[in-house]
Amino acid sequence: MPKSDPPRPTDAELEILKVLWRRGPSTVREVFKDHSRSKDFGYTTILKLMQIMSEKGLVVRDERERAHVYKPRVREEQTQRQLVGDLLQRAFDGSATKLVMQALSSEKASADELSEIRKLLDELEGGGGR
Amino acid sequence: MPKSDPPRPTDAELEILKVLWRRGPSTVREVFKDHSRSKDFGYTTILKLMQIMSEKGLVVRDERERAHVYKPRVREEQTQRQLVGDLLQRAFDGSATKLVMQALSSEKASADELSEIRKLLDELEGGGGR
DNA sequence: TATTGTCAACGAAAATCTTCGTACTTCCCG
DNA sequence: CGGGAAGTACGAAGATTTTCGTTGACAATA
Repeated sequence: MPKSDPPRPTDAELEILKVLWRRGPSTVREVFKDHSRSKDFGYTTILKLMQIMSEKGLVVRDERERAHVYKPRVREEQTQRQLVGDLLQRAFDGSATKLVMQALSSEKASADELSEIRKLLDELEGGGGR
Repeated sequence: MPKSDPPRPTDAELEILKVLWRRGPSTVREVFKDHSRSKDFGYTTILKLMQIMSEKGLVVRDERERAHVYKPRVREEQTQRQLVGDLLQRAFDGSATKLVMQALSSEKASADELSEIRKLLDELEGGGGR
């Protein structure tokens, strides 16, 4: 009965969430089929993970049908923000600048990406630094 | 004797690394003193963690003195890059743009920070995308 | 030499995460 | 009604992470 914010998902849990975000509400079998194209987990492994995620409040389960339907409890962007914010505190002492710099230098960003980020900067700056 | 890159540090390990990066090479007791101001771990907990980190190759141990001296094996920026790159793959499908956007919107960045990022963009773009 | 304090090593417990095997339930089809 | 197929639930094992208690080595000193 976790009413509050769900905890940070583990690596395996995040992979399942990604399937759910992409597919929308799904049964265990659907996630299994989808997910097993890349990784190699057994059906019951996925099932157990999703049961635990339900206990933790990471997903919501609809038991009306025989094959229960799971859906994410929070949106992808929200989880991404949680993970970034978490890393920001844990590894960067809250300095978003340092994090962004490492992100841009660790992966080569395409020219398109760079100009998109530039646009974002314009918005943040122009929008009146708040 | 791990010759290759050290693994991703866990949460507790990262906290110890941060102390080492800040203080420079230190003994277990020094890390314990420093760290226990905020968190509340026992001395042997820190010791054990640092021993494990040594096995994993996250730190290097100098045993010449009775009180062994530990120092980080990799620089802070390198670990930060590792963590960001890891998150990038795990949660953002490698899209640095999305990550940067979440980072900037999750924490308010100051005008100074924004202009610093803009400068970085100039470098990356001007430097001949490569 | 006996005492006291500092330190690393060892082992183990507790918690969490990951992975499945097995069993029980339900539904459909003959 | 009697299977088989498709589901979930249960429990447990292995791996990893986090936490300490205990022990033994060593060093300074009284």
